[in-house]
Amino acid sequence: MATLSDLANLIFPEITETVLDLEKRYPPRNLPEGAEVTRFAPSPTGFLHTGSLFTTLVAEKVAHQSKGVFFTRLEDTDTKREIEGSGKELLDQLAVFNVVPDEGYLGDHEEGKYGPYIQSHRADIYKVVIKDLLLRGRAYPCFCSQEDLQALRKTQEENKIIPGYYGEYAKCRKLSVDEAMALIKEGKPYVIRFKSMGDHNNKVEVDDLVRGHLFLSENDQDIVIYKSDGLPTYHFAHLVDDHFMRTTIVSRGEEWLPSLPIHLELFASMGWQAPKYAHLPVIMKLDNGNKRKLSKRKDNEAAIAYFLQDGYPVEAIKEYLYTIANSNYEEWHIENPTLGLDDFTFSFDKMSLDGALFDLEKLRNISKEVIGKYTAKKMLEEMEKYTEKYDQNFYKLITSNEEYFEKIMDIEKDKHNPRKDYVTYSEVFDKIKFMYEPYYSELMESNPLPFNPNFDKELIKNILREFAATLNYDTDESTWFASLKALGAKYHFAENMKTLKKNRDLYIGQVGDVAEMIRIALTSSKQSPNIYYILRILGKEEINRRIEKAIALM
RNA sequence: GGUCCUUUGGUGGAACUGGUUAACACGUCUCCCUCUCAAGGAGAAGAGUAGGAGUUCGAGUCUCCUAAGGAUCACCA
Repeated sequence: MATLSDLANLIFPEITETVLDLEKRYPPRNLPEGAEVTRFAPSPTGFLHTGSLFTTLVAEKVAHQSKGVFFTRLEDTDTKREIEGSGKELLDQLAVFNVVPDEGYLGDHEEGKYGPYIQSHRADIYKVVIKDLLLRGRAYPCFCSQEDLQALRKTQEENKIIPGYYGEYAKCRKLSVDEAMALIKEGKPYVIRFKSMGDHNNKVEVDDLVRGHLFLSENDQDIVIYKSDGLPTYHFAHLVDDHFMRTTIVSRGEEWLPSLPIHLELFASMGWQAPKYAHLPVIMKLDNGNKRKLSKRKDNEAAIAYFLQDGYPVEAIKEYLYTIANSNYEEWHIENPTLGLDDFTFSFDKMSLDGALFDLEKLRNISKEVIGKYTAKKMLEEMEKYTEKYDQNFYKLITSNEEYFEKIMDIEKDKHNPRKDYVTYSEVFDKIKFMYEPYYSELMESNPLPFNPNFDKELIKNILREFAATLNYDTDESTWFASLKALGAKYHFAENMKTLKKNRDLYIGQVGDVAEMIRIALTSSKQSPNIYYILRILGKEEINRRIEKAIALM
């Protein structure tokens, strides 16, 4: 009669290493007390999802604030869904967010002593553990076809019993070693299943870092751990990798919560201590009045690249994600305006339990604050980076005269409440293109100039001419503005609204009306930043040219 | 359908072991400042904590029931 050992050797004849060998090869990490080891373990099936960035930010933060290790691992065991090159792309995008792994899969190479960090390169490691399970009768080959399984499921559903491959329904579990070996020798395709000893009527108490004590039903499913293509399933890879990579905290989306009992039984079956788990809420969106998970297919905000393309600063996106990660972040940030994300201490128990709705308004607000704080020099750098990638025309404009662009960005930056004009980088061009030719001419010519019809055109022209003739902005702002008032006074404009209201019959308008005329001539619009600063940037010659143009167009 | 998770204004959410008018931020509205706009300042509206019952002098906080929303039930992760 054949033994389990015969079976194990038939399946994995080439595997001679033991679990103990692996333990020696991947010894416990030598880290200070309390240091946590976390990871980002994406599968290369597409772009960086907003939800993944969220969990990754948390994982990285937890590792680094505890002086631990944050590593990356590529979970490429699903060969069918794999998208060529997306592994590298994922890592590149992470780098955009300044999330730098200490070790692991880095896109084009790997670093660290706990590798390989690409699951498809770890086949032998998985086999060692499966062989061990086989030897101890905790795993067995299963020859059931897809059709067999479907039929099983169907009858189970019809009879209203829990569907799945478990207990008495686990047909291949009952095969003798001889029978199994005979089938393998025949060349019948098979997978390897874990033999569960659990009972779903029993509850296990588990501790989740964000959810606290949880009572879950024991796993009783004989899940597949080794697929017919020779690669492990997620569950099994998680067991092996996170054990040998010495992960201490697994943070992942809450969609994994239901499979936690599987993972716990897997760890127990090897006599290994399971890591701590943190099941994070998923980010939702409101769709026809219903909350639902952000969907890769339907929602463009699911792709983090979407926000980058729209020109939200990386810092703003991170900060927004932090506000949903930790409810006390915002308060902390208000109290510590000079400190950055790195100084904040994240804690799992300040995390809310249900999925936050993605709030674009909030992101916009944060983004406006973040951009508002940037210096003109920083804006120049950021805008060059952004436009080089997404707006070549504007990029050329900026780089053709960096000093000029920087001056525009510097408008009223030094005031105690600096301007907050821009929510995203993509808005900048539209707001300042009047400072550039040919856009200024285009703006002036494409629509009738919005001068106030209450004022006679000749009057406006006269004022503009005199303004140009007496132009002097080489003073401080208030002196300049006083001269504008004086100019207005000559044409019967009050020096402010109050004076006008008091003596309606003495005046035809007030200084604001004069300012509006100049503003329109210079920018084509009734709205723009402070005229004084625009004058100083444009310079005399250009101002004269613009005034001429406006007059000609009237 | 089974199982599990969750539930405080429009949104994110605070509220220590149950204790008086349920924070704060975003958004909305009003007013002020102002050469317009963006800001900034002041203020207002908006929930009685999913619903119900119970325990208690007292409940968002404890118990039970109901409801709703979500997640998950693959040789995908």
